[in-house]
Amino acid sequence: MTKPARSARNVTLADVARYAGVSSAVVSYVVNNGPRPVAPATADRVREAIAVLGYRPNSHARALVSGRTGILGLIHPGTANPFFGEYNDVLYEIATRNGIALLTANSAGDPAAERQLVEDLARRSVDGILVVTSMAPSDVPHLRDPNLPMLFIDCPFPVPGQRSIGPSSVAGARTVVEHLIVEHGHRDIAFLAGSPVTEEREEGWRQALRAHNLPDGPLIRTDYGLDGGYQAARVLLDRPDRPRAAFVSSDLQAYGALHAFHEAGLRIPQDIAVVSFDGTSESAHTWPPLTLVRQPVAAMAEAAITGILNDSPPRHELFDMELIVRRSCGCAPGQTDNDH
Amino acid sequence: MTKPARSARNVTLADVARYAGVSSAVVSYVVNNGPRPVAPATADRVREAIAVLGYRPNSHARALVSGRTGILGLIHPGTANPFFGEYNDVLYEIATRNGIALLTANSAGDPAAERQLVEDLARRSVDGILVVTSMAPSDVPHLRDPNLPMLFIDCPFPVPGQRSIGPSSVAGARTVVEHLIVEHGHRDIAFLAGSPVTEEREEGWRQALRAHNLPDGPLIRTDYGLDGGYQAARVLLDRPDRPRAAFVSSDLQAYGALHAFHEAGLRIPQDIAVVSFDGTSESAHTWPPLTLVRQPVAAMAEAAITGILNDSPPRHELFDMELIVRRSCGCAPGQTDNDH
DNA sequence: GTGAAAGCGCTAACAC
DNA sequence: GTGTTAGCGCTTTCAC
Repeated sequence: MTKPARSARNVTLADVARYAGVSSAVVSYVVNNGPRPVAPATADRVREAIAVLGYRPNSHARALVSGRTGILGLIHPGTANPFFGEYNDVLYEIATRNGIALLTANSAGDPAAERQLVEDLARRSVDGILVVTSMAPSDVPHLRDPNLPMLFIDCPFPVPGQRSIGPSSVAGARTVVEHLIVEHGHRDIAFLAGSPVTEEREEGWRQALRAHNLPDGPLIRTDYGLDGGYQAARVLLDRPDRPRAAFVSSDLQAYGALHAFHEAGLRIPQDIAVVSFDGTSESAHTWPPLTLVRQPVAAMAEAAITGILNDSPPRHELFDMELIVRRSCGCAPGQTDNDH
Repeated sequence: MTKPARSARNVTLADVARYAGVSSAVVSYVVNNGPRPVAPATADRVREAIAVLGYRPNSHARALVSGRTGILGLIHPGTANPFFGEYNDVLYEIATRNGIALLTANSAGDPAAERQLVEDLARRSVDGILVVTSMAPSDVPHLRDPNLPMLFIDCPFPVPGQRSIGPSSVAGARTVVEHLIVEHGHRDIAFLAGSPVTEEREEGWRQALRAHNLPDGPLIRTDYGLDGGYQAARVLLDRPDRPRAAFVSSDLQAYGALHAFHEAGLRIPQDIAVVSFDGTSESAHTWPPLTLVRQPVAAMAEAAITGILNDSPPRHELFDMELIVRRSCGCAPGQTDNDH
């Protein structure tokens, strides 16, 4: 790109106006369907000129004068995690359907990078920013940019003065742990926690145990990813009091944990039952397929895009999670209504 | 976004100039480090004014006059496929490091959508477009946009008159199939093919078999995804001549196939060996971990970004794939130097 | 219903 | 080394 992106001078609105024998204002009215009316015959002439000349509006000129760009920023920890990969796709689909584009930035889960990226996106004059924050709840409020709408997505906690959307993690975690207790009679259930921020999932696990008068099971804390799950499971395996069931704080960790359990020669769910949290599509094809609570990604994404577009007031909106029963908890095949 | 993104009128370059007591040109020179020199003392005054006023350049005004935006378009089939999820992350990281942003668009593997997205991105005046095409080789050349640089990534075939980058799929596929033949003595190896476009992988499989005077094994064609792999494996299981080894054309399909094999009670690799193509990180944590050929994603991404930025000449550049030996082929644990 | 014209904020000649 | 200024392509107010 040594030279301007488009070398041969481009067709401008003025060219179209000249060709159609009208003023540039009229061309603008036609292109934007307003704000003033145009006689049908004139409009047709303009449209023909546009087609003949191959005119394409320059989005930067438009943004410069209108102050809006039709682009939203999106900050997330990366699509290597299939959960965000799928979330990302849904967000793109909904955004595209609304005629807006997404400028994505990857924080890799680093709070400092996240702060920097907000700055970068602001500099690129996006209309607003959607962020999957990796910050601790107490730091998040400081992230705001003066007069740039922000909305926190996949955020389990409220952010003072800001809008946020997330799954009801406490209830979700509690639901899947209670499934283990009520349906399968487990009394000793470990929690393989991911960092950062899975407080809500931990809280749900605790609530389930307490509601049934069970003692807290072992809690192993590692990171969110595949290797984190693998390591956590190894730690669990080394303990003398190895429980017969484990709640893992993300699908990705669960994949790692399944690997470790298989490698150790354990049968799942007979020797150890495993349930998780997220609901990525791979979870239906692990061995055994994972029982879990699913985040309602489509609904959350829809709410995020419309929320930021409409400048909705600050509030924390929670979406119910769905229990998906498959084999890893001990349920038999066929017992489940839907496993894909 | 009822109103302009930034309500309170923004600090402009002119404001900075006024505050610093210099002309707007000087401010521009300072901000851009050129193209004309500025006296150090003056530059300091300007920088201070920028800091005090909180000035941020308007990227659209800049793009309007300079003709460049610092944004590249990226079209791919979606990050729900972890392979593209990981590829996407790498691309973003390299782009960010080069100070450029990526406007991503999701084709969902649909050629018609792909064509539309090129149009959309062009309208948004990106500086160039990176595309993971889902089109048949014969259609791809028609995708080009007048005076908008394009570069095809993860593209196994050459595109006349365009630049393209891809893995050497034929050699890669051949390598992993030959591993099955040479190291494990398999003589009957199925190919679970994904559509669209896995001709090169199929060709590699054929070459390996022929090089060792083996007959073609069964070929089952489904789609690229998890369910495709699952279905393909079920089809294979129903055949009387079920082979003892299978080469699967993508990791994602391999996950689905593993599921089907486990569900049928087969032991892997004893009853059926499985190898695949891609090398996503999950593949190290399936059960058993997958032997496969890995696409050199980082190198390809680097070449893509620098290639499109430097307006390199049309050519098809292939990158060697790497054989990763794990357990699913029949190799014993510990026999491999690295399995993560 | 249409046209003229004033900017939006910035870059880069060009003059001094 | 610094200032003046002419646009970049578009939207929109204001006349007519």
